[in-house]
Amino acid sequence: MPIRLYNTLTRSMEEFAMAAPDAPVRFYSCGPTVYDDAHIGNFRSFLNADVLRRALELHGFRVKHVMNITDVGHMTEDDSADGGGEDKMAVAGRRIAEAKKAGKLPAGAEIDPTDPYAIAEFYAQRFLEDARHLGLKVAIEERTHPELMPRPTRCVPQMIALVEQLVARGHAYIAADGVVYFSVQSYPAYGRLSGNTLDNLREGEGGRISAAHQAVKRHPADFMLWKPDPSHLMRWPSPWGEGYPGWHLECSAMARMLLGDEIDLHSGGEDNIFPHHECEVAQSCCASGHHVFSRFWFHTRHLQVEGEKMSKSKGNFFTARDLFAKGVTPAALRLELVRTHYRTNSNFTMQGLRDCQRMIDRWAAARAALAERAASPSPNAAQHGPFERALVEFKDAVGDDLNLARAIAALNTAIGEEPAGDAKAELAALDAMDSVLGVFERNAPLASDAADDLAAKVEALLERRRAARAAKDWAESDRVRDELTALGVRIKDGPQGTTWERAV
RNA sequence: GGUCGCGUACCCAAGUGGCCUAAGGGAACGGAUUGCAAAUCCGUGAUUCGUGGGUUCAAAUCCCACCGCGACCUCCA
Repeated sequence: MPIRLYNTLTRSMEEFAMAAPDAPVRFYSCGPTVYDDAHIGNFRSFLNADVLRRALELHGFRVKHVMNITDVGHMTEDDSADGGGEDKMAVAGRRIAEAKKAGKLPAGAEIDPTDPYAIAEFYAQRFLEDARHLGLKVAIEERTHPELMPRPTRCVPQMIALVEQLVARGHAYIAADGVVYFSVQSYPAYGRLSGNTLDNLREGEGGRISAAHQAVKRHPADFMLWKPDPSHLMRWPSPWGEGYPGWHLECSAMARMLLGDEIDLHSGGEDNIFPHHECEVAQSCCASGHHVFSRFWFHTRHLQVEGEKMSKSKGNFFTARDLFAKGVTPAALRLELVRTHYRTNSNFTMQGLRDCQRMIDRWAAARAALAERAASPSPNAAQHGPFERALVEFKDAVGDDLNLARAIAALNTAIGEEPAGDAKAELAALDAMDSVLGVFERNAPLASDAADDLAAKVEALLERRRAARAAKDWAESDRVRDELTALGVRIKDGPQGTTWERAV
């Protein structure tokens, strides 16, 4: 069964295939920067890359997935990509110092706000925690294969080598200000990925580019590869003086180091298309002499929240951890972030999160029923059951440029049908679908002190209610239930007693 | 200003020329169940696809215009 993907590079749908069928797919994803906690918009992009990887695996490919964790302090305002403004790691350090003073630093965090490496490591670990909760496979693999999530600060020699090669091949030059720039005019294919050809770029120049920086460059679109700056927070020795790398460089260098000069797939958010990925292509192709850097480019569109652009000032800005703390299960957040097609703007809503949770709970109930049926020897059914049939449609939908909405519909349809077929095979089919959705393993709220406190309170109230119900004191029973509702708890009376969950 | 994408029921969302008098989920409503709820199960739900034109035997699907939203061009997933 073929898998078709939209390729940003060709702006068309293409069948994804490998030259050698048993070779692993070389897949590079632009990962997070670690100046702060990743927000749900970041995670939509990372999780879509994860779904793509899982979809490829469902279709029989082996995938070597690499995702970088950017720990170099890039600049807050990158005037014409020359490095201006303030180091973001320094900004993060100041924020941490303030939080420390206010006593608002997260429990157990001992961190020196003046040490950029410590700041980066602090947020990198928090990212990995969030990512593993959400089932990002590459973050789970990182535990045993840390090289799959490389840090640019540990790959500076590879970046320097790349720049040297670009200079030697005449694709880069050292300007009067000592900065090493990539010469976009030396690469005729510049603009192929984004559509921002040099001609088009000239149109949009108007007034935004500072004359001082432009003066030393051969072309306004030339971008920085290495900037000598002995006062920079994070700096390394180089043939061009102590300084720091340009912000496109790390991905080219690390993709090459871990996957080779030519890769099969590269992903990122839509905003990465230009300039970041355009510049990566230019650097990588010019350094390697190959015509192709990545065969396929996969870009996820941005996320909105409750119909609006997510922003801190609107109060609709969420990190994954914010939501986990409210009792949102990682499974529900994962599904809400990936169920909308990756090439359309998705609208994240609290209601959507609830919808997802209900769907997942129904799937989990179906799985439990199947597991029970599979445990006892059942008459072997010759016919395929609903889940085995759904898997065929599911796989086809997933292979259709990751049409998860259609795939999920196939699963839901199976849920509504009469159980039939061999229970073991049915269970295997359901689990195969979950190998892409990735929800069964993480369908529980995260443990926390606050959650424990709530649980204790709820148990006490439930005990009171049990006593009232035993005495048929319905008024008291309902009063207690109202109290529970006020705590954000929903209860369920069943034959096995009363269960409860946090209403999200 | 330039380039590109999108607009389907109360909400999320599939469908991109005839199988569409439009999947799937949620909400709502009616019923079963329950001390009452919740959960569960059964049922109801767009003659219509942003608006106005056009092409076609046939359009949600193609073309044009307008309106609305978004992205990129500039740090951003």
